[in-house]
Amino acid sequence: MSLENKDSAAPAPIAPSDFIRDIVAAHVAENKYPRIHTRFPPEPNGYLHIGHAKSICLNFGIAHEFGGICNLRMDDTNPAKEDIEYVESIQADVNWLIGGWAEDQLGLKPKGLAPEVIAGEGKRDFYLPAVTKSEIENRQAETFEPFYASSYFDQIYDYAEELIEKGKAFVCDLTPDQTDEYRRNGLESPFRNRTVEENLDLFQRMKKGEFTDGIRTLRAKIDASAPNIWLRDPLLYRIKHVEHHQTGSQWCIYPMYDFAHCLSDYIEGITHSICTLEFEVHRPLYDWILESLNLPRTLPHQYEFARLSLGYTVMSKRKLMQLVEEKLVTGWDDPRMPTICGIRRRGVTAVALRAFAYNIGITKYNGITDVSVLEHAIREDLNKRSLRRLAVLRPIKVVITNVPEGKVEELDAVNNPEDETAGKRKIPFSRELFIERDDFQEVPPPKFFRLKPGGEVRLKYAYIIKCDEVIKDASGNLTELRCTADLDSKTGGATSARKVKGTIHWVSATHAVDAEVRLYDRLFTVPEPDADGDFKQHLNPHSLEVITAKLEPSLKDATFEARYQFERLAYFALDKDSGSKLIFNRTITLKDAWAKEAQKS
RNA sequence: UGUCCGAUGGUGUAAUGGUAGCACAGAGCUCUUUGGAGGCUUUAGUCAUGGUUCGAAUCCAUGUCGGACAACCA
Repeated sequence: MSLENKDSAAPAPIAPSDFIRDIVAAHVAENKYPRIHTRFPPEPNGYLHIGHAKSICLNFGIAHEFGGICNLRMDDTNPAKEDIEYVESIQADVNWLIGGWAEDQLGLKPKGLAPEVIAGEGKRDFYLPAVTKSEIENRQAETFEPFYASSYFDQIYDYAEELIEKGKAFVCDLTPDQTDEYRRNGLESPFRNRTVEENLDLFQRMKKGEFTDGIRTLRAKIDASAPNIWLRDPLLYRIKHVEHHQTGSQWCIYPMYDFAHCLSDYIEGITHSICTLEFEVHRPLYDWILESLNLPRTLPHQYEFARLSLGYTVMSKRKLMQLVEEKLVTGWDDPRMPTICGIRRRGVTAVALRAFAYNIGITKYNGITDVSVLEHAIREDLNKRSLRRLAVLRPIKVVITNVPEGKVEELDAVNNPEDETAGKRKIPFSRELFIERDDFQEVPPPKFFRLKPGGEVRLKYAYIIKCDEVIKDASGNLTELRCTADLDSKTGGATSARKVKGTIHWVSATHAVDAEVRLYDRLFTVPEPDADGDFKQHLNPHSLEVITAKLEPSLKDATFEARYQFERLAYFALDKDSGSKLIFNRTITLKDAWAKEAQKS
C-alpha cells in the first residue's frame, strides 16, 4: 500500500469514444492516411473560452490517441477584426491546456516558412508539413510558430486564378446589398458570364489596389439557384484596404473563410477538419472548392460536432467582449470569465478542464451542459492535489482561559489526507484564537454541530473546547468567546478519543497572517443568461466579494503553482496580483451539506 | 420560407438488430479530528404513430418538436 505513488494510484484514464473518433478509428484501421492530422483553427479576434477548450481537447485528443499531429492555426483572413494581442493569448492558452498531455502532438512550422511547391505529374502543389516538439529539439537554430492562414495568401490567390481560368469563378460588380438580394432570390449575377480574360484582368487589378472597398468581389460560379445558399455563387475574395497584423500592407484583397479554410487544410495536409455544427451547411462548398482545383494529394474532410453551451454563462465572443469593454469584469482573465485565461487565473488546472472536456462527450446534439459537471471536475482534481490549510475568513476571537498567556504549542497537521507523500507541517496554537463567525451560534438551530454556549467542539488538530462565556459590546454585538480546553484531548492524549459532534478550523490570533481573499461566485444568476436577449440584467451582483482573512502562518510561503484547500471552506489559488501582500482567489467552494440541511428548516 | 442537422431519466452522454448502462444533479444510509473526501443504496429515460423482424433506442415511413445556417464575419 505504502509503495503506491500518485500515478499508479490514479485509475487509468478511459479513452473516450464518440462518433468522430469512431470515424478516425475506422480510417486508421483501413490505413486510409499515412498519419492522422487535425488542426485547431481559431480566428485571433478574441480570447479563447471553455468552448474552444472542448475543441482543443477533441482535436489534440484525437492526435494524441491515434499517433497524429494537431496544428495550431490562426484563421486570420479578416484583418479588420483581428489583433496580435489575440494571437499571443491564443498561443499561451493552447500551450497551457495541452501542457503535460499533448504537447508532443502540437504541430508548428519554422518561422517565416511558406508552402513549398512540389511538382508531380505535371501538377503543381503547395504543401507545408508540420514540425512537432521532438523534431524542434534537433533544430534549435530555428524558431517555430503556429500556422497562419495569412501565410498562404499567395497560394490561395494562385488557386483563385486557377478557378477563374477553369471558368469556375468570376469578378462581380454587384454592391453588397444587390449581391445579398440576388443570392436570396436565387438569381444569377449579370457579371456571371464575363470572359476568362476579363475576369483575370479585373481580379489582378483588384489585387493591385485599383478599386475601393466593396466595389467588386470574386465569386465562385456554382449554381445561383442551388437550394443550399452556400452554393449560390458564394464570395471568394473581397476588397479591404486594411493593414494585416501579419502581412502588413501587402494585400488589399482578402479571401473569405470558405475559400481560405479548405485550402489551408489542404496545404497543411490535414486529414480530419473538425468544426462546429454551424459549418455543416458549408461542407458542400468546402468539397466543391477542393474538387474544382487540380489537387494531387489526398483531400481533407470536414466533420462537425455540437459546440459547448454551459449553464450560467455566456459564450459568444461578442458578449464576452462587451463584459470586458463595459468593465463589468476586470478583463479577459477575470476569474469569473469563461475564458481559458480566466478559468486558469481562478485556480482551475488544465487537468480538470481536460477531464471536463472528456466527460461531456462529443455529439451533434445542441444541449446545455449543467455547470455542476464542470464544478465536479474541478473539485475532483483539487481534492486530490490541494494542500490543506487552516484559514478563517470571517473571524471571531476565542480566548482559551486555561491556556497561559505567552504559551505557544506547535501542532502536527496533515498536508493532504488524499496524498500521504504531501507530508505534514506545524501550526502554532496559543491562548487567543480566531474561529469562523459561522461556527458559533448563540441560539443554535437543530442539528447544529458547532460551537454554542455550554457546548463542546473539536479544534482541528488541537483540543476539544467548551464555550463558557459570550462577551458582547455595549450595543450587543458579539466580540469574544471565552472557552476552556480539555488539555488531554489532543492527538495521543488521554481523552483524544472522545467523540464530539463537530470539528472546526481556527488560527492562532498572534501568529495569523492577513491576506486579501477574493470570493468568486457565478457571474450570472440564471442558467440561460442570454435566453431573453438581455444577458446583462442577469449579472450576479455578488459574483465577487473581497475580504481580509486570517491565515495560518505557513501560507506566507504559498506558491503560484500550488493549490490550497482552506479546510471546511473552499479551494484557493494565489492570484497573480500577489506581491508583498498575499491575494487568494476562491476557485470553488467545498460542497456544503450543512447549508442544505439549514435550508430545510 | 428554404437547406441541413438533431431528438435516450432533471442535465449531459453510452448501447451500432439481442439484458437500456455511465457521469452529474437529487434522495437515503454509512464512515469521518474537514457537515469535505470515501463507501453503499436509491429515484428517474428511448418524441409520436405505423411498418419490417423471432426480436427495434437502433432499420423504414409519416408526423411532431428543437437547433444551425441564409454577413463583402469566422
